Amino acid sequence: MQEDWNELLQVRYQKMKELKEQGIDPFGEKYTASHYSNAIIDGFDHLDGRQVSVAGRLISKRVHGKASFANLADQGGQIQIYLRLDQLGEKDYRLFNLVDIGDFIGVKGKVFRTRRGEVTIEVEEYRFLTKALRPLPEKWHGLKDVDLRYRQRYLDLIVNPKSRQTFVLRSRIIQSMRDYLNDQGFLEVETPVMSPVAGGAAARPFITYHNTLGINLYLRIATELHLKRLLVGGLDKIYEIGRIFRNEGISTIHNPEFTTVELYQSYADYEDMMAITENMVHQVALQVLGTARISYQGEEYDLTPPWSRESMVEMVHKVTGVDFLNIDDDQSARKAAGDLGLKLEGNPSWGEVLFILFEHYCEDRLRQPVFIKQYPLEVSPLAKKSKTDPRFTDRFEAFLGGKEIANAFTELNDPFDQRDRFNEQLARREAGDKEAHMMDEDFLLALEHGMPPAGGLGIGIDRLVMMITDSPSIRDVILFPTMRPGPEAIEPGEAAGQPREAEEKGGEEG
RNA sequence: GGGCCAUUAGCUCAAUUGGCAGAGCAACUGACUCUUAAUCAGGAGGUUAUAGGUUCGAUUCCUAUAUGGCCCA
Repeated sequence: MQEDWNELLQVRYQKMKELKEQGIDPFGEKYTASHYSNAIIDGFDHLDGRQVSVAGRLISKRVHGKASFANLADQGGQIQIYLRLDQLGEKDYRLFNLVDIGDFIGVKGKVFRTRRGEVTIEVEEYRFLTKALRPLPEKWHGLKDVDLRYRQRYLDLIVNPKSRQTFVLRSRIIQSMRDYLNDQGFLEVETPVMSPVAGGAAARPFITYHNTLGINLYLRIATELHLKRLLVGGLDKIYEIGRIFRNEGISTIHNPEFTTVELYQSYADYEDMMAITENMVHQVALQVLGTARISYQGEEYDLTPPWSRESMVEMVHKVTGVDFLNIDDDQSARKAAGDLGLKLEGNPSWGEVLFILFEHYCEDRLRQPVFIKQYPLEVSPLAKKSKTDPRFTDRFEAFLGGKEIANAFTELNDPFDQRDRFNEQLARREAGDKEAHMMDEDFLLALEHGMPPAGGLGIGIDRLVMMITDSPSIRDVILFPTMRPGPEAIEPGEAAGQPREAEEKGGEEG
């Protein structure tokens, strides 16, 4: 292995051995720091001349013979340190030659300000903490290779401050949502990731295999159906923030695993969900950005409630000139789409054609936050029919910057209607639609015990984080996005070479 | 799944019409006790993603593969 190492690694390896020879553990131990770097800089006025200690990674080094400057990075940011031969003594000062950029050290010393005004620690003693055998990417240009940024995110986080900031914001956004929902009296719950039936969304699932049960299980494609069972169980206001998995393509707005928040409120309806959506997103923006006006890829959006509301039929009418309220049957609907020059696959129904036209002609235009409501029945198998027009459901999706960020409806709690909807989905499934719902008898059993009228809402957290952090790709807001294994991952004895039982036993899906 | 583009030193990038593969940073040697993209001097570092092909000669042209990016379905 070591023969393959290039000169840069060999040099660091030699320094590691030298440290060992001097009795220093190159992969050392606990170090108790008194401050984070930013606390020292912010609190300089009362820390001036006082002794502090900091632990972190060396990210730059400027050696001037018998004195040296360097920068140490920790979670709070970074701070300059100053080492002098006459302060440290010959032995410890020379030892600093063995400390490379990338190594971790802990330093203790007095805080002062340099002539140029930078808050600095004059090191009185330091302890070696960890050797980095490989060099860091260049500090000035950072790490630009997107492949490396995703595969070796730790490097991206070390050298690209913007990336680091994005993930700090992501964490705060989720925290802020949790705070909002907890304040509103919602209870956070956890439901299964693995389940014998995958439902709650139109998507193909991943399959895995349980050895002792001897059965295939699906990774969840939504949290919906389990959360609604909890409404049956009398938990009236609940939410789950969790990872879901959909076995579909990868794009700038799709990752096979992503995070949603779904919440359900008994005795409420989709109008209440609209209020929660706009108020929660607004509050999150205020808390993490300090403003409701966000800038995304050069466009400005105002998240201040109330967001505008429009029905899908109105929107399609306005954009395409086709008024679906004046179209009565499937064939006329398909003809209207054909007249617009749209090629349809299969024989979509009236509601499906409406939905296709909406997606094709309207979605992209929805820049400012907006609720599009009254979704066609056929594409909404879990939503309650509209009282005014049973061709529609009381469902909405929220759009921002032309992208869907939320989906909500008045929940269907009629077990007869729900069974009919499942049966219709099953027919589609048998006709080859791999994204159609599976029958879920266990869920129907729950509905038959009585589910209170309720509103439910799901928000795609990744997309919301994209908007708030001005990130062009979903991969910029997911720490480790799904990637093909690189060549370095395929080593003898690694997972890539081992048999996968799920693959052997599975395969009945579809 | 289809189209287009990219892959050159550890990192960021050059390389004319097919004619000796280069720079900055990092690393190495030396000088330097307030620098901060430290500076100065010197030397080193390459299977040009991989495998083929065309050619006297390929980073450059062709084919396939791998990985990634963008667009489309």
